[in-house]
Amino acid sequence: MKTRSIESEDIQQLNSTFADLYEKNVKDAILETGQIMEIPEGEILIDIGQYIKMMPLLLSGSLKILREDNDGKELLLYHVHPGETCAMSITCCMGDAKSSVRAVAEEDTKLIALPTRIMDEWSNQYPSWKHFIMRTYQRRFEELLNTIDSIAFQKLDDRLERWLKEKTAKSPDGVIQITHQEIASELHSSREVISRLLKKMEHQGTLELGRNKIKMR
DNA sequence: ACATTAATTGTGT
DNA sequence: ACACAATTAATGT
Repeated sequence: MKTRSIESEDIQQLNSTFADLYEKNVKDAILETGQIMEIPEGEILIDIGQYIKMMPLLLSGSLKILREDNDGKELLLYHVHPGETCAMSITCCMGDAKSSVRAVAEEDTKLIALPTRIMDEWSNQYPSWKHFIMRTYQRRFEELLNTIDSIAFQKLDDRLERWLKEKTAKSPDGVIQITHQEIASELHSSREVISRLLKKMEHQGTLELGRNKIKMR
């Protein structure tokens, strides 16, 4: 992981990605206190039990936020995308508690790291910062509700189908590069179940399976 | 090219 | 859910 100070090209990116932080003061404050971090894919940004030192403003790439199960299994909580910050980091720095989650870079990721202590001060000083924090919470909460009722009320094969459709839409050639285990984690299911559902779909001819890849038709 | 090993996927209980 | 078999990809020699 590399750390450096903020340069002019970053400021461009900050403006376009975080358009809601419109106050000049906020931007100045960010430029003054922030550090650019560049994290290669797969690197752990924060692990469980560590103290949170900073809150991230994502410029590019994405993060996975994971919780660890009683017996060491990983459970995906949510993703953090450009223009967002991590809701857990907000919670943690209010009580300066240890992190109960792990944050991993899903792809090569660039972000601005802000020291946690600024949270309070800025919320009082800058309305647009306060709104930004509020919206972060609100969105996370909505997503949480969606997750809950998809788990409670939707059948797994429907969820898998929808998930596949979304992924296919994002990849140009209609081929998804992923393992069954990873899909299972995303959908909060088990690897075997996903394997079997995929197999069924392959027999129906809706897709073609290969190692680490799924081709849709 | 071949053997070894690790990772991923398949299947029965 | 677990245990194990089968298959495939990666790596070393």
